[in-house]
Parts: sequence; C-alpha cells; structure tokens
Amino acid sequence: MSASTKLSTSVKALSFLALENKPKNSTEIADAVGINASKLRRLLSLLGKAGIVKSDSGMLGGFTLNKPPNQIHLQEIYCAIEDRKAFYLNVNDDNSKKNSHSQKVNYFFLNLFSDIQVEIENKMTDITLKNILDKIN
Amino acid sequence: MSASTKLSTSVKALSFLALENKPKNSTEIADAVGINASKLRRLLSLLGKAGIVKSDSGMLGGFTLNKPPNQIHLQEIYCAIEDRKAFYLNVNDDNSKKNSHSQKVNYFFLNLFSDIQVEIENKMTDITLKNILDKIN
DNA sequence: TATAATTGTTACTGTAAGTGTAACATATAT
DNA sequence: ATATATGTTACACTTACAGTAACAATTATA
Repeated sequence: MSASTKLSTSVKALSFLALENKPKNSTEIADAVGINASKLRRLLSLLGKAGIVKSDSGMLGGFTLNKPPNQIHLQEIYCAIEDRKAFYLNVNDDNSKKNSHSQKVNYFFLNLFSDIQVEIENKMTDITLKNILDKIN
Repeated sequence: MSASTKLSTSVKALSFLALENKPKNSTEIADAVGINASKLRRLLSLLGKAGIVKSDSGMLGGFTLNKPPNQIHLQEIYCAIEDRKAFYLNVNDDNSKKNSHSQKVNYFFLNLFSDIQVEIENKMTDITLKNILDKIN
C-alpha cells in the first residue's frame, strides 16, 4: 500500500470505530472498510503502538479508539503508520561525487522537497478525526 | 524511477546543457549525470517532445536547450516527464459502494491531496532553470 | 555512395517490491 | 476446556522496476 492509501484506509477504520463507539474486531472493520482482515490488523497494530487505538484479545476483544476524535490528528496517524517523513520525495544521489554539479542539484531538490513536506505536515496537523467526521456527515 | 527522481535527473541534464552551451550527446550527458545513456535518452526524448530540448541525429548530433534557462519552468519539466499530476497521491476506492462511508472518506482525501498538489504546482511554476543555476553556483 | 555516429524506441532479463492469504503463538472471557 | 481475539510471521504469486542491449531511422562527412 502506498503511504497515501494507508492513511485513507486508517482514517476509514478509525472513523468506523468512532461512529460505532464499541469494540469491533478486525473482521467487522475490514468488511466495513473493504480490505483483508489480516492486512488491517497489521495497520491497526501500528495505530495501537502509537496510542491511537486500544486493542483487546479474547472473546470480547476488538479495537476501540483510545482517545476522542478531536484529539486524533491526521499527522499523528501518518507518523504511526509510516516511518518516513510525510510523503517522502527522493533524489538519486548514488553516483554523485562530493561538490559535483550533480550533488548540488540534489541538495537543491532535497531543500525544495523538505519545504513541501513541512507544508504538508502543517496541513495535516490542523486536521483531526473529528474535523473529518463533521465534514463527511 | 520515481517522479521526483526523474525530475532531479532531468534538471541535472538540463543544467549540464545550459553550462556547456553546445550540442552534447547522450553518452556525455549520461556520464555527467551518472545514469545509463539509454535511460537518459528516454527521458530527453520526452523533454524534446515538450519543446524543452532540441535533438539532432547524426555525427554532429546531440542535445541542446531549445530556449533560455529563464524560460524553462520546473513545472513544465515535470509535466513533460510525467503524465499524472504533480506527485499524485492515491486512495483505494476499489470496494467502496456509492455514498458509502468509505467513499466519503475517499472524497475527503482526494480533495485534500488535490489542494496539496495545487500548492506544489504553484511552487514549481515559480522556479526556472536559471533560478536553480544561480542558486547552485 | 559508403561509413560512422547519433537519436528514439523496443525488447529482454534479472531483481526488487508489493499483494493477498494463510498459519499460528499468545491472550482472554465464559 | 473452549471459542474467539490480536499480533506477527511466512509464503506464494504477481507486478513493477532497473539496467542493459539491440536496432531501425537519421544525418554529416569522406
């Protein structure tokens, strides 16, 4: 899954949990979201480690939100599921010697891409799960 | 090659042409940029179709810039080498039924990603090859 | 005209990455 | 005990990608 697909899938799952407001197992969530249950558990496991969802094993187990939707920011969802910076953009610097022209162009783009990433992160920090729920209902 | 790598590779090649200011064949450019010549020709071919470089076959052939560096915008380089919108971000909408919750979340993200893309495009429209050359020298 | 050098495109091969599923150890309520 | 969860690993399958090579078409030059 691409980073952006992971993000939208996570939000689908989280908003489902927000609306249901009781423990839901991976099969139920997977059905609602339209994704394989095993794959979803891998995603929810990451969200759990970040403290966004709570999970319980056993017969009455399942997943629930670990905090209210207005305290869950898009940015933290992204950071939970992706180790790289938001929407990482890369340059090819394999063959560039020190101080070469190639390397300087690389630096230019790394700076540019870094600026873009900061803007994206700022945008995502301003959006909470509650914002999204309000908007789509 | 990822979209962002294609872009930086293209700029490396174009800035090499700008500095040399005479026809250069694919082997020379490829050596300077650190990429396979055949691969580079595929990229330059796209830049040629967009009118950014001029190419000539034959013994005295090669590639030259088709307009001055201050008239070559990052945005048009990107459009030449990539058919999709700048840094396309996708959502998974395979299993979403009409008006379903899933689909609404998809729409939310499509809008968000579209906003981000517009911002990136604006940023790239403001940057010319000459800007880059001035900055890195 | 023959030749050498070049672009533009296609094809191919090996490798890496991604997808979807299954399996199973661990945990827990009844 | 048993049934039902999660969390993680493994695996087969497919897709995508990278790098290279090959070659027709084009063009200057002897």
